[in-house]
Amino acid sequence: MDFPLTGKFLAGRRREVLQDEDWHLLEEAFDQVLEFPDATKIQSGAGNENRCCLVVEGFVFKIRWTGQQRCIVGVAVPGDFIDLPNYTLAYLDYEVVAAGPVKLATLPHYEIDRIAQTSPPIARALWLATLIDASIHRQWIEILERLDAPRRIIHIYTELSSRLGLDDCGIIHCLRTPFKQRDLADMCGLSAIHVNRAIAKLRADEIADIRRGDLYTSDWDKLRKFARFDPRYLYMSENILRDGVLGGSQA
Amino acid sequence: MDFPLTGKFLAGRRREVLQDEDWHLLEEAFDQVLEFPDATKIQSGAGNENRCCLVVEGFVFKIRWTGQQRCIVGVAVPGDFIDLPNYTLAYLDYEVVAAGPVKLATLPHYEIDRIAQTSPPIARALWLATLIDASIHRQWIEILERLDAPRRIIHIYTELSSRLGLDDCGIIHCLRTPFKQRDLADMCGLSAIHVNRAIAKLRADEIADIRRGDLYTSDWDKLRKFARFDPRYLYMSENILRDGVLGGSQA
DNA sequence: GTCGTCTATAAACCTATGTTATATTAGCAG
DNA sequence: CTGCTAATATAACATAGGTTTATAGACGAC
Repeated sequence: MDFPLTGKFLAGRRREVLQDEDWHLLEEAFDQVLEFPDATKIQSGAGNENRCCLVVEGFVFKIRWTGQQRCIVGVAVPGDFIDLPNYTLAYLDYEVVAAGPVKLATLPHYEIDRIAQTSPPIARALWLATLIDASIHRQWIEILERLDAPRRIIHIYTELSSRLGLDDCGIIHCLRTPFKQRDLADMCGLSAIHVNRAIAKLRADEIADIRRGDLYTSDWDKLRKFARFDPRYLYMSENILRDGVLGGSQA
Repeated sequence: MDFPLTGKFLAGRRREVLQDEDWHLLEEAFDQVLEFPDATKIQSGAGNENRCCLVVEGFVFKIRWTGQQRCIVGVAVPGDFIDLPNYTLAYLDYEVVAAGPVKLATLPHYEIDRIAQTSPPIARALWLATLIDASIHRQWIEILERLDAPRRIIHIYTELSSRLGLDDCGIIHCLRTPFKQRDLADMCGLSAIHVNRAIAKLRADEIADIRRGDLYTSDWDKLRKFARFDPRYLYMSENILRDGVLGGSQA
């Protein structure tokens, strides 16, 4: 493909989980790039797709419905697969919707079959992606169980800052997202109006200023502490893998 | 091993995901059975284990801590692996604690290496287990975001009834669990006292009678409707897999 | 049996969040 | 610029759930 995919998979970090030839194999398997405007429904849950999608630019929501109520059960960022369950399973338990304009790269299921059989490390890397998704889900469960509204909102942003790989690049004062207050509400299990109240409080207390989805702050460490954000669950560090797992020691 | 493991993996259902010889291979790899009394800490999150555990009897909690507060982010039942992330990753993002007395079967990581390399269907089945865990997590996120206290509690029980494979066996009037009200609170993101209030309301409204963790009802369908339980996210049906995935068509 | 401890129940009160209603602002088409 | 629409903001009120405190049952140790 004619876009820089390598290093994108698994959120742009953790390059060490695959060796160069495997990265190349994976990269070559993508054969399509799609762009969608805001709010497009990308996958409906029917499970009738025969391709998997990776986010290249932008954000997508994983959505479930409780009656009329929309629940956002996850957010995917560049480097994340959005529909891996669809590769193995006959049904996808969520819908995928573009959060703002988004660019995806896709590859056919039979190509995944092929490269996963050719390279066990790639098969493991796909499993790894699912393991990390599950860990992020567990963190969301935790914050929904135990944090109040302002902390939940800030936690979303601190998590995204890390997943987007922005933590290391000096102090980023602004994190831009396409999220509406309604979206934050559906992520945090709150009403849109209460999100507005919570944002007003965060502003009044000079913790953070969230305007049209963009978060402005002078002190990310303070934010992380406020929201009790501990990045270990993201497995972003260099040594997330057990010795000998993946990357060559298999043979 | 001298216990009936076959059919336990993946919650006793979905036997069709593996062929007999693969089941046998998997079964033979377990070489240890452990029993723990209530509330034993089985894994601490340090990631220094070199074995994986499968629940054979009883329940275990997956636990995280927000400061002093205990969060239960998942429950494992017979047939579930409880620490698969530990096989690939150098760190486990949750603790594992026995919920009531529990019996586990374990196998060494190097045995997983061996059988996963011998049999690609087994490697896929392990991935499948992680995919289903993630789907269950998404459901918990949904119920925490959008259901009130009584419905969250009932949802826990309806989910367990399905995962334990009790739905088909005629009308089961009682579902026994070792859960304290404190445990239900930590699963549902509530205070123990409010769980008590919600249980009292469920009793008064004649929806269900929960006593010492055991749920009594005359109408499971009513419960499922009440808690908006839709079992599809559990992937329990016969045809959860895409055509040709696993089970032999690979070669 | 008695004691002690953990669990469940209950009431009073307080706070966070939901709901309804009504501005106000930002973005955009023409 | 005007006017339309969606998003954001603010207030008043209602309610689910948290907190504190007290009491009553279970159950095990002895």
